[in-house]
Amino acid sequence: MTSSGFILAKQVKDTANALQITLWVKTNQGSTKLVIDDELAIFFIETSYLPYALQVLQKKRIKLAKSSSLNLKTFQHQKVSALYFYTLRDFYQARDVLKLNNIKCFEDDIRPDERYLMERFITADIDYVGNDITVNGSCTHAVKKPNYHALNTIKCKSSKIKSTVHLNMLSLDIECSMSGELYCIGLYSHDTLTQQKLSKDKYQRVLMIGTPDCSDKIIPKKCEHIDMSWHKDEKALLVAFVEEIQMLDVDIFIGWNVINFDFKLLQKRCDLHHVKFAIGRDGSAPFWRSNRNNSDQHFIEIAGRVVLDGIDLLKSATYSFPSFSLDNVASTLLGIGKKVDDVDNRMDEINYNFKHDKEKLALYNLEDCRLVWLIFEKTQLLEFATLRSQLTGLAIDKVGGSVAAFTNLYLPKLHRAGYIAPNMGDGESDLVSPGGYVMDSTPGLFKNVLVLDFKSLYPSIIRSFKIDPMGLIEGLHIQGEAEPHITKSNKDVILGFDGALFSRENHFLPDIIEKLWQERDKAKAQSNAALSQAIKIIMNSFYGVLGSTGCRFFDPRLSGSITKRSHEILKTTSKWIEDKGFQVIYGDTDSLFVHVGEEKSLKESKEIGLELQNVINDKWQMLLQDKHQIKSHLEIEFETHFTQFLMPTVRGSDIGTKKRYAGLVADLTGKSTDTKLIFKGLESVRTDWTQLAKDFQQTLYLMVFNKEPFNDYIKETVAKTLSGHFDDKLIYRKRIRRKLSEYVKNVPPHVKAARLADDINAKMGKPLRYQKRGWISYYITLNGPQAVEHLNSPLDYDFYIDRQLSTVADAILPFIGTSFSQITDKQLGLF
DNA sequence: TAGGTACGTAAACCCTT
DNA sequence: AGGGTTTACGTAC
Repeated sequence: MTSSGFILAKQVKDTANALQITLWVKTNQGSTKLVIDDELAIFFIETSYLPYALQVLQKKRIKLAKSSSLNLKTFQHQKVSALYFYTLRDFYQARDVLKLNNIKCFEDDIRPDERYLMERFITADIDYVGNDITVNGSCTHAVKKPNYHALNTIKCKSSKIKSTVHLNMLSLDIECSMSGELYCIGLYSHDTLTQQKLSKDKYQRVLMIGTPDCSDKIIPKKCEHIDMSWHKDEKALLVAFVEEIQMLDVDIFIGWNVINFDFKLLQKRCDLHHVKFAIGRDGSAPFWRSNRNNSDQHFIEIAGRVVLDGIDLLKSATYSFPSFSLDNVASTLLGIGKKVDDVDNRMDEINYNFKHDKEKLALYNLEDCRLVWLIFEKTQLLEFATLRSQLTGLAIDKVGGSVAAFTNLYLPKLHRAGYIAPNMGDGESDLVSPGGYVMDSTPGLFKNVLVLDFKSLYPSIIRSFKIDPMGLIEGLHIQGEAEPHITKSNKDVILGFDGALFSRENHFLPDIIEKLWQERDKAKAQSNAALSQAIKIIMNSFYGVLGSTGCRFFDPRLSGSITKRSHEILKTTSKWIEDKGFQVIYGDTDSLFVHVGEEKSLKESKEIGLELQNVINDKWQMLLQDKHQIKSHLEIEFETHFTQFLMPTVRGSDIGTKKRYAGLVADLTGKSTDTKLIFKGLESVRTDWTQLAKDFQQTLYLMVFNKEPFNDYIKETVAKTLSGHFDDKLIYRKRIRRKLSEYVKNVPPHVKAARLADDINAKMGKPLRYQKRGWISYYITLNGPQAVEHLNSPLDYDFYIDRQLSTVADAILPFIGTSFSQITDKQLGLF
């Protein structure tokens, strides 16, 4: 009988003399381990090299399972043969030896487990049958009773329906001393993790070192609802933790930097105490994989379970925060009050509580677990990760992976069309493809500026113009066979740029995008934000990978045929709008800013916007049909109406800026007369400007937009700044992107502050805080930049007035015939 | 455990004087 | 001291 499930993890390893692929699958019946034996590892070489290659392998005594010449060819139209191996070891050895002998191997970087699923079009949803081999003996002593099924002799295929299997999450957080001695481990979940019926609806538990009566004072009853378990020392704590996890049906651990902090530390402490960190479903300890580029960063594999880090996942889902500290993200997303962000104090408090108030420490510990849980719920992170996995075949815990996603979807289709994939670097050339087109802007203070946006422009170009790696090869081939000296007979091909020709019929990417597009429309209709977002990211990444030398399908003719077409589209559309008598004041990549006239009403503006939208879409339909005989999937949308709009000049010039503007946005639905103040690129949205400048900019611009008097506000702000009233808003915060010692060529202010601060830290015997990248908050004082925690000089108020207030004000005031110095009557910078 | 380019600004740096 | 150039950061899309 066929079962269905969701693939949590995949793995391949050598057994004695064969490959073994393991899939951990979560089903409605629980966790299942699928064991696939006797698969072969495979790569390709050009058939003309086959005899030589066989000779080389034989000489080196590398065992070949078989070889076969195939009905497949390279992008250069050379026939290829496949070489099969029994083990990964042979596979890698053969690859290296052949390369040494200048025999090019193809697709030799595809792991057998990936290929196995890929060629069956299995992403994450799988249907399978197999023999149940679940036996108690197959489990180690740590597992009393197997909590999973094991199957072998697997037959499987892609599941037609998206799995709705529930994945159980457990939020985990540890507290420890500065030197890494564990204090406690917090666990939190809303899922049903045990067979026993829980009395409460939540599982929340803190494993703590010590005894409840060690406290100096009478224990308050405040944490009765927390399930505390007490352990005599670190070793006992770890043993209890492992036992606890074995009791729980956990699919996914979640946390905050949880792999490279919490799990790494737990592993280290287990090693120290010779405790087996047996948290796998089969009682195995995690397998750690190191990052080739970054020795500090590691990846963890736990049998039958997965670890998802909240920070990584938010970043994948394109969330962006000035700081990804749990406090900051929780307060931004959940509106939960911030705790003090003083590293020294926080550590002191944890140390103190561990000695004197363990219940309080437990509460803190559990609160962090809860925050992570709530962030995952609020942002639908698990749904996002699950869907990405279902759409692309990427492991649910994979970070990044745009190239891998593309490969997963594209490679099997390519094979069925008779091609094997090119190698990385094959598409490289001297050609460079540009990015988006950014128009010169017209500076000024405007009323009624409409923004028209092409929706998913790059994907829509791929769809319309059939941009596709194989389509390019076929297109060039068709043209070559026809009449090499007569180009541009575009009966069978669509013209790209830089000599690119695309097959009208043979391609995959346009269809992959079309399918995703439909899925996204469905998701939007169902208001499924996580799904819609996941799809948008995947669609947009396709252009990116085609323009990335890290992708085997890289070819500047592909990316250039997308971006150069987008230039043409934006310029042509702009001209059409100007022909209708409207001024286009700016445009960036896929947007156009249209000034429709100072005296237009909301209704009139909206009508113009919709009219333009419809006319432009129709015109593109006609033009693409006419010129290229293709159907246009381009879609421009009237998206925003700025009732007031500022396009500033480049500082100290008359030229309009790019990527910096502000305005008041009207509610397009007409349900409300409220307007929203928007800033793009300007100081208000930059994390490296002071709160003073941001507040000042928001208030002042609003006053100007609303035609309110502002002289007094400006004067008052200056006065209050000078009087010290705004001292807490004068902090600069900036990232230290490199190691502190690597700033050699010049030393920016934030690095000066950081070096000074760590010098002081060193003298005081405190740990250094800024050596290895990070963030710094600092003031500008009369003695230069100083970190907030070591401030010992008076603040340089003139500096703040000149560099923060005056700069912000003078971006807008000249447009209404005044200036900061005129109003404040201060001649700054002339002392 | 490989998506991209375009752009503005501040301040340091470097060279000439 | 002054002006041009480079470096560093953060952002738009």
